[in-house]
Amino acid sequence: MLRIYTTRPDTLFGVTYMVLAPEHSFVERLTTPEQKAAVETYRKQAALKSDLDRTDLAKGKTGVFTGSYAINPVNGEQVPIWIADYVLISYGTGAIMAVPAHDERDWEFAETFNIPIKTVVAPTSGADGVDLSVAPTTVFTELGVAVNSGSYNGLPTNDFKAKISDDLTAAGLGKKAVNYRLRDWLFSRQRYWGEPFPIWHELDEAGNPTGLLRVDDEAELPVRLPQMAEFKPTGTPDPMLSKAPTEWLYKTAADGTKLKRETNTMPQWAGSCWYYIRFVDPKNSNAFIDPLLEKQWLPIDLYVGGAEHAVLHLLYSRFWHKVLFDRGLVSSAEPFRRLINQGLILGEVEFTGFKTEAGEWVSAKDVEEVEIDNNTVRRHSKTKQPVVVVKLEATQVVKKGENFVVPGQADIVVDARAFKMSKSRGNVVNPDSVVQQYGADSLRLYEMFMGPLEQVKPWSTTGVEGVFRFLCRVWRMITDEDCADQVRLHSAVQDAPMTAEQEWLIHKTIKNVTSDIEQLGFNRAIARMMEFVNEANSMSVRPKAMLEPFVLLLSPFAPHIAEELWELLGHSKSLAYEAWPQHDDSKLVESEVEVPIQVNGKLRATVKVPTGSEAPAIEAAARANERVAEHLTGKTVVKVIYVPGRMLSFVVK
RNA sequence: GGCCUCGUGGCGAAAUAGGCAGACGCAGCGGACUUAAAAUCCGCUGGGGGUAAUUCCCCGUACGGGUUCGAGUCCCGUCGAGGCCA
Repeated sequence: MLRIYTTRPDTLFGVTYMVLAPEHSFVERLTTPEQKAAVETYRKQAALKSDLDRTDLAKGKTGVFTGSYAINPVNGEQVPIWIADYVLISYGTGAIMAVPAHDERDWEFAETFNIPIKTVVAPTSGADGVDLSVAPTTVFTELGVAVNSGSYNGLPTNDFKAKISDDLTAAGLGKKAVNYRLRDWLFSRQRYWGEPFPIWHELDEAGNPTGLLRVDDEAELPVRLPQMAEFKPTGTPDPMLSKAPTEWLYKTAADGTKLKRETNTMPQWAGSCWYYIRFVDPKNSNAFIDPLLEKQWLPIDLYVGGAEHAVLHLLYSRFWHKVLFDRGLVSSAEPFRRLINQGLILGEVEFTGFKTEAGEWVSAKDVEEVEIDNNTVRRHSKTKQPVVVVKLEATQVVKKGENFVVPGQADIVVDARAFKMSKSRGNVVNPDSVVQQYGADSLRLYEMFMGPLEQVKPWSTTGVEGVFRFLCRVWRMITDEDCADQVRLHSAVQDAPMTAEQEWLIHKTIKNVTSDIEQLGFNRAIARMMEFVNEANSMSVRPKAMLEPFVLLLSPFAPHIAEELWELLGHSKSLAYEAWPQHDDSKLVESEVEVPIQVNGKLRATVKVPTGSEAPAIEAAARANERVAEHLTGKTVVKVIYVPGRMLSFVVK
């Protein structure tokens, strides 16, 4: 009996052959003497391919007939048994029933080897019109209605699945099962750079693995990578470590058994997926983490990572952490409280126009990209004439409606977009050169100022200049730039007490920057600091009491310049030890507030009223306003809506 | 194909819980300083219209509907872009 796993039991009547993975244990038993040579050759070839080669990349289908036949339990039909490498031993049972009419891979295989194709599912719309006497001309993988399936004819696919599952269970021929597959199919890699597994394979007299495994003693851990001179791929699926020096690769156990090391290595996630635990207590040689420190610092509050990266890293981190939690070694089931996928930073925006070879403009809307002989070719979608790419500067294009166009030719659309940075495109911005030209503070500040953390955004070097100029203004706000060789405080910076406006400004800034940081709105926090500096720079007296909290606010964004300024303001210790500034709500109270006045939802005026005014007083002030009165004359006020501190609205008819 | 995210000025963006759309920065224009340029400083800068002038009027957040006194924000649909997965 051959066991198979299928998600389409409704197609059992359409089985015209079976396939075993070349490694399947039944292959030897099922191969007839005439087919033995062909089968063995094929198994050797298949062994040289990786799982990936055998599935995703496989263009043509290969296989060999074993010479044996199987009996289909639903209808007693005999079908040939083949071996083929498109069936993987690692998935399901390593054997499949093949239904070429309703599975693409089976279809390709059957076409290649002239195996019959039998329709058993018809599209719902054309169930009556299917001619079952001729072979179908295309594969049909959708759901439909059963045909050619004995007593099940006419059943919709899903009903059929349920019914035949029950029937097979009752007859003892099968059972319903849900199979789960880990997205990352193997916890091993064939690369050199990775942690070796502390695993040994037992060998028999002839040097072949017996299938039994042993593990390294704890005293022998960690297993270190061997020194190797040659790092070229082996040319077979065998990992690089299979060519390691024999003294590393083999040993004889105390009981005389010959052992060979596992030669796969762990994926990079294996090591990095628990570093956050070790970081808490990196020098501990007794335990991987002190339980008290673990409770104090973990779990991690915020995990920031790119979406692709985070898929596997999170998978393993959470898996590892769960294992440690189940064994009582950490106190939280999950390692991270919150996940943020930061947005990709793209290259600068590029404008691309297209011209015919004769030099005439072609609109980007009329350009299509096609693959010819593995080359990407751009051509006119109607005339099929090839077009050439013309790189344009921002000054060479104009905005027209939704598109950018060539000046004076409104119908010639120019492609405008930013691309993922890549060496081949040549749009890579090297952070080192940005640091060299503008400084690390500017780079850091710009990246935070670009926009929301999670959003994709294009790089702009002029934008870096903008934040660089801001830092220059901060510098000149506090230092006297006239004596360049000896930096000292600006004469406007004094030990004077703050005015009420200055107190209002700094407390407002502290409040806004703090809440923006808490919401990870770094771009907004920086905008608030820019507003502060724009104000402060026009003051002839700038009290230290106003500047010091500002420098502390700036420090997480531009730590280097902030430390310098902190020292200039008369401090000998790093600002890293200072407490975060606190705002005082009492300094933010104003004597008058402006209240917007709406009529039927449209803003018509703003009125100034004393702080704390109640609705009737504000309504009276609003009615007294000339413009509001204008919009109320001749109308009936149906309702007055007052949102405290927000606005007052008249609903009129 | 499935799931998810996002469409706001010339550009990056802001708008707390449905309540003044465009803060802040870039680019651009005008001016001051300068023999000149750079740097810096000041002013203007969504579109259209009006006024001697203003705190004036109309339109405007991809498109089409809806809910609401009021919608960039909520609901339904369409189109477009991007990401992840297959």
